[in-house]
Amino acid sequence: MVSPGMRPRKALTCRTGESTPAEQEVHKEPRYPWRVTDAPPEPDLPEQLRIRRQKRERILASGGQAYPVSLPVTHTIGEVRRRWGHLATGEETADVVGVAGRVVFIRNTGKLCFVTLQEGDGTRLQAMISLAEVGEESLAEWKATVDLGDHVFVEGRVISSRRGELSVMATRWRMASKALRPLPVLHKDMSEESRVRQRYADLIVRPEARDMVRRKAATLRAIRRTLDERGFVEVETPILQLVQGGAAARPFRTHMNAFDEDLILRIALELNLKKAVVGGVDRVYELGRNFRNEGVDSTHSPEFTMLEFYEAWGDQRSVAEITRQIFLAVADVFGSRRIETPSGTVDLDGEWTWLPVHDAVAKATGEPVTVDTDLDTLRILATRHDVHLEPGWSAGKVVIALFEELVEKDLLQPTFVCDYPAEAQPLARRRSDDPRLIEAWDLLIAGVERGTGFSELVDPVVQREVLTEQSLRAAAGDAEAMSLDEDFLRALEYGAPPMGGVGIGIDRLIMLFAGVGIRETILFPHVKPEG
RNA sequence: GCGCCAUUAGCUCAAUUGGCAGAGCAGCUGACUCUUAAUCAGCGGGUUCGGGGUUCGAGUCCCUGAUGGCGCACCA
Repeated sequence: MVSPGMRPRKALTCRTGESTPAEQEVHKEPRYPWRVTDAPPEPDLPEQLRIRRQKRERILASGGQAYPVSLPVTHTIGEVRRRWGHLATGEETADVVGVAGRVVFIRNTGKLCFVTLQEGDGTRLQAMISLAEVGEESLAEWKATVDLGDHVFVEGRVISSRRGELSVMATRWRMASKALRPLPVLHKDMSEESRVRQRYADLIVRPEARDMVRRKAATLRAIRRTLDERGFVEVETPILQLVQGGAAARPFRTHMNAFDEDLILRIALELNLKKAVVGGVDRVYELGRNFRNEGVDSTHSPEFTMLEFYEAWGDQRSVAEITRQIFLAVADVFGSRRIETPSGTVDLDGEWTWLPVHDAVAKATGEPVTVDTDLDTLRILATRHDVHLEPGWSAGKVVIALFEELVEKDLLQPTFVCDYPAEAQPLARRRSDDPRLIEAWDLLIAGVERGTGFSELVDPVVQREVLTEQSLRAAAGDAEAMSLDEDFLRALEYGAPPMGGVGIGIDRLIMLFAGVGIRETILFPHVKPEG
């Protein structure tokens, strides 16, 4: 948490109607003559916005400040709660504090006003403005100018009210920042759309929104700690790239004036990280933004955070274990290694099983399915289980279709699905003992893919063949349109050590633990402009 | 891309069969020195998402556009 007093400790006058000598000097000569303090408020503004603007002007016109540079804050609200939270009902102290926060509740009686101040993480503290302590003028000023949503500074003694509420009994108060727009109601959630479009307001009124920001930060810390402790080095690689690579997705396009080159925003981290491994950054990771110019729904965002890490001298098995450690570290951030999901309880402390795709399909169909099973037999199986196939699919593709339809949704507990047919991942390394299968896994938890890991392909000749073929297919056979990352292939030709690699979508990771849609995990998700 | 539903006060939502556009919170005025979403009395606040049409009359019906949600399709 942030330390108490924002900065200055010099005493300032609290009543907005008064000024310190320094302030008076400022107001002798209007320092900002262009400041329009007495222009009529826009006439078509809603009533409540108009009134708050008038209040702001009144503060300025009387020589006060609606937005002072600094205030003599001595403690955060959280610090006051921690240090004086033990006070018995009605107990008073002589300890004087200066606190500030946003007004979230206000209860004004004739000569005694109560206000609830909230600081950023949602911690609240009551302040009391009493006629006996602040005087008639300051009390009247309070009632006339302070609204819900304003930031207010209060200085006074820490006491417990007669009803046992920890409070600051003000000896003076000051406007810290006048809000011109009323707060959304605190007792009802904002509509889903408003929450996303005005996250700043959502954060003020909804605890879950505040928690999400901090939990995401804690999640990123936990991931970094897990990797750092194992000797991984965090790097940052270019987001703007000349050639897309590392995944199959439609990119965003832009242009670089200095080179007069068209660039794309990266769709994956992979290629640059592997180049780093070639250069000797043996354990490397990047945690950063990828961009994919595709559909947007409750599980897809055009801009999302991805973790990729690569371990030289590792393989799909070793990186699977690191992946498990990462998930456990994140679970601890959320406070439990058991996750309640719509389809059941996931126990991360249980065994993380390995499941070859063909075994899974054999079990689901009750038929002996292996990599040797021929296409006709598989097609019959598919028909029997109402699995839709496209003409021209190979045996491997049919097996994957059967797996996705019959098995995937039911894999509740963490499962590394492995031994995929080679058609599934043309870029992956093939198993040396059976080239029809690849050295890769998908991690499934609660029926959804959560990450994917590989024993990486490092043979530069095979890599070139595979990339060329894929690129040609992407360019629909047009060799001119083919884009190959020659720099990546050159790097591999210098020799890459054997390595394992993993990719994990961080927003989806948080969706799993928090049980929310992707737009709730992203602070400011992209939305279409308002009409 | 297709279909269904929604859009009303600052916020969250009502409004019967096409018949004076409402509530809670918030706001304004007043009362109240221990309140807890304070309470009490009174008062304001609307381009009913935009545009067009039907009708004596449209928040409501029709056409069209925008934004959002859900489902399907597509992509991975």
